[in-house]
Parts: sequence; C-alpha cells; structure tokens
Amino acid sequence: MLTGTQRKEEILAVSQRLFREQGYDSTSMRDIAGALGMEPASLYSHIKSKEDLLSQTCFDMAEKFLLAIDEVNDIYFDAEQKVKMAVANHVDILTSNLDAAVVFIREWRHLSEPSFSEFIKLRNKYEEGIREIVETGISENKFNEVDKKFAALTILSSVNWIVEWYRPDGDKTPKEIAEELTRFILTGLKKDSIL
Amino acid sequence: MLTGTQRKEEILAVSQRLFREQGYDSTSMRDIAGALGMEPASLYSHIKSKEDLLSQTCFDMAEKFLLAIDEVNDIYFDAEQKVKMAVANHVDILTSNLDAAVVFIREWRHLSEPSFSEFIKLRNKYEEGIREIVETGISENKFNEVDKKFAALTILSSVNWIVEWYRPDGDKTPKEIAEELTRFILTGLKKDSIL
DNA sequence: AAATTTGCCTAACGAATGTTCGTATGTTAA
DNA sequence: TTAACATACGAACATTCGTTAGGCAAATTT
Repeated sequence: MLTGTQRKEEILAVSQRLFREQGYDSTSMRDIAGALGMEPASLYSHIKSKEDLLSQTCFDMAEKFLLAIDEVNDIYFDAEQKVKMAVANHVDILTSNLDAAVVFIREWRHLSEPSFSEFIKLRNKYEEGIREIVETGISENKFNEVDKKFAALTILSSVNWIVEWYRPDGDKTPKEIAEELTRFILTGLKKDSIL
Repeated sequence: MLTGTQRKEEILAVSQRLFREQGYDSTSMRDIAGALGMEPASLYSHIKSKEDLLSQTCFDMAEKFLLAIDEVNDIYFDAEQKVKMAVANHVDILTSNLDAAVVFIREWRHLSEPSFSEFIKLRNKYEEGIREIVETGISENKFNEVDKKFAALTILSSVNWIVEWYRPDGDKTPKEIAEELTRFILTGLKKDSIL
C-alpha cells in the first residue's frame, strides 16, 4: 500500500492545479477526487493526508530552486553573469512548473509544524544564495552599495510575480522574460545619461 | 440594528489581523469572536457576513491606492518625480495599514462575484496608473524603452513585497524604504559606468 | 415613566470538512 | 493454484463551518 508512483503523480498534479486555482484551504479532498473521477476515500490508498500533497509540492520546488542557485554560485562568473543565470534558472523553474510554483509561492503558509519551519529554512537558504550574488557584485565594485537583504528580497519578489501574469501561450517566451527582467534588475528604468 | 460604527471598526480590525495571520479561509467567525471576547452570533449584530469583512477591507484599500495614484498623475511632475512620489505613497499606505494591506494583497481571491470582478477592475485601474508613469518617462526620453505593462507589474510586485518583511519596529523607516526602492527601480543594481 | 433601540446571549441549523473502516476487484509472484 | 498486493469502493465518523432565531438586559430616546 501507499506506493503507486504513477497514480500518485496524477493526484499530485491535480492537487497542484486546484490548490493554485482555489487555494489550499478552499480545495477539498472531494474536489481533488472528483477531478480524477474517483471517490475521496480512494485517494488515501496513495497519499497519507491532504497536507502531504502540499508539503510534497513545496519541498520538491524548494529543492529545484536550491539546486539551481548552488549551481550558479559554484561556477565562477562575474556578478552580472550570475544575476543573469540565476534569473534565467528561476524563470525556467517557474514557467515549467506553473501550478506547483504558485503553490510554492502562495500556499506554504498552510504547512503545519515541523514542515513549516523546515520550509522557511530552505526558503532563507535560497534567499541567501541571491544575497551572495549581490555581495559578489558589490565587492567586485560592479554593483552599487545597497542593502543586500533588501536587494535580494526585491529581486525575488519581482521574479516570483511572473506567475501572476505569465501564460504559456502568451507573447513572451520564458527566455525573453528572463532577459527583460535581468535588464530591469541591473539597470532599472532610467536611461543612461552622462551626468 | 446593523449600525454601530465603533464596534464594527473593532471587528474589522481584528478580522484583518486574523486574515493576515491565518488567511481568510482558515479564520473562522469563532476565531474573530473569540479575539473580541464575544460570541460568534453577536458579530452578526454588526456585520452582514464573513465575506463582508473581506470585501470591506479590499475595497477600502483599493480606494486609498487609487486616490494616491490619481493625485500623483494629476499634479505635473517629470516622470522620475512621479515614480518617487508614487512609491512613497504606496509604501506609506502599506505600512500604515499593515494588516489590511496584507489582506488586500493576498486574500482578495476569496471574494465571490460580483465583488471579485469589481475588485479586479479597480486593481487594473491602479496598475494602469503606474503604467502611465512609465509611459510619461519613455515619451520624455528619460526612461529606457521597456514593455510598459511588464515594468508596471515588476514595480508593483517589488513594492507590495514590502509587507512580507517590514516590521514597524525594524531598522528602516517607511521613508527610507521608499527611497531605497525608488533608487532600485530607477537605476537598478549596476554601478554607473562610462562605457 | 414608557417605548424603543442596541448589543449581546444561548441554542441550534444544515452543510461541508478530512479521514477511517471494512470490503471487493483485479493483477502479479511463488 | 494460491498468496500477496495494489487500487478502488460505499458508508460513516466526529468536527467544524457560517449563519439564523429568539430572547433578555441595559442604554437611549420620547
């Protein structure tokens, strides 16, 4: 019992879609079962609990993000390249796992302890990875002297917001989005001017 | 019946705090009543429904933001000053109504029709106000040629994210936050360099 | 002093929630 | 052929949910 990789993946995918559309609390096990054409009780042949669906999604996504940022910071690049690569990776992970990404960003608050604290740890670790990049840029004298924590959070928020408007059939590819966002993060709105 | 401005304000404030801490769905009328030292049924002497608490908060905040952006766009400033003022106003509204602001940003999805659609309209109107500022800058040849919608969303996301980490007793005043954020939006991370 | 309103109460409602239990069916392995 | 297992089922559970009905005492108004 409690095995079944294939059916479980289906359940997970459907739960991610519904959690994204309606939120975790507003999605009932009956909703999930209904979308799969099965009875609510049958779900429990595959999963332990409703929160299991949430935590699996949150931690799977966290792992993807952490792997990506470590890769960026391990390979030597200058800070500008690091930003470019980190944003590209982040956008790629978001856009190729849209449902799960939204759950990761929005619904993690509904995790109960100890998952809740564990998740925040991973999240902070990722944030630290971004901060490290900003730090590199400052110490290389390539970036302005900014509050590193502040900058990291601002970068993350603008990248994460993508999931609110990105549509796979829209007129911007993930690659284009990443490029535009990188440019914004690096140079802002203002036109270069000779002072 | 259903009057009582003072007690109603208390109920509203408590509901905003709880909606912020636990989310709309996870907050029960019993939670709200309990925090006020009263019985759940007594709430209904003051309010019509649970959703009333949510919609009142969402629309009150929307009005504040819309008033602020209209003010900025009415008064003539150059684009850079407009950005500065819009960000300052936005940060001010957020930080002086933290609980309500978080509800406004996070929980509006739980509005039901027709409030839901009505809210989105107001939200788009505000977004358009920001877009207008970007447009001004571009046509004045002060801002880079960027996708206006994209830029507006990116600005809004970074400003809104403040509520996730701002603490009234922290080491940054709202004014400082607004200044730092404005600088980031205008010039980005990269140090000015003579090419 | 009488009448009305306000604010809150107790009690209860029907509906929806996550989950468990015992069971039945088909599939795979010994 | 039999044993084990995977997958699903119907029924039911204890709770919790938002909300309503009706009443009672204090405050306010007439």
